[in-house]
Amino acid sequence: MKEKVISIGTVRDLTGLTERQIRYYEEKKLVFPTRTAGGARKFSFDDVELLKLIHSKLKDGFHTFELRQQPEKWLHPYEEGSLSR
Amino acid sequence: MKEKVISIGTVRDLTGLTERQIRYYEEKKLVFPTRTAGGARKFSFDDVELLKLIHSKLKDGFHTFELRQQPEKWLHPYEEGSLSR
DNA sequence: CGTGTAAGGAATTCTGACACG
DNA sequence: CGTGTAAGGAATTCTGACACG
Repeated sequence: MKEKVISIGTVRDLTGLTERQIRYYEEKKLVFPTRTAGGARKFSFDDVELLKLIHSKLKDGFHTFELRQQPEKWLHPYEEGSLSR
Repeated sequence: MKEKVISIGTVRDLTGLTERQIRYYEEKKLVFPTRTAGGARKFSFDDVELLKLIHSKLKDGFHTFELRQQPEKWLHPYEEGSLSR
């Protein structure tokens, strides 16, 4: 599920996050969408799951810089390998 | 892989087909993308594989109406169930 | 810090039509 | 029949900024 094919509007619908939040998490180096020739972001299904996880961690009180520094510490896939990179 | 999340431009890149061809195959009832609120088509990875198969069949001399009438006759997934509906 | 919003522009997609054959 | 193209419009996405706190 690593193919970057989903545009931000669909990611918004899939995650329930706002485009603002999605772009902010990218700005903070937490997700790495690719870009189309025109500059539009393309995310993978793994990115979608990761975005949900990021948001839940922020709700738990973590800060973006903490999540960026030690992804191994908090990135624990629901299913083994489902979010492997 | 049935989630309809890929826009036509990405499908074009993934299949090598033109948007014209993709829209035509939909018009002929060979693929069934969903639509966003704004009317934009959204395809699944299964649709992407199906579109490639449709195009190869057309290259083999088949016509769209033949493919539509008896999908069981020519729809033989590369891997069991990969294109099941 | 994380998120909302209004602003203006650029890229994307849509439909219906004319064309060829 | 299957596909190309130009046309005009509508929806989508982008960036940088101001705001709050």
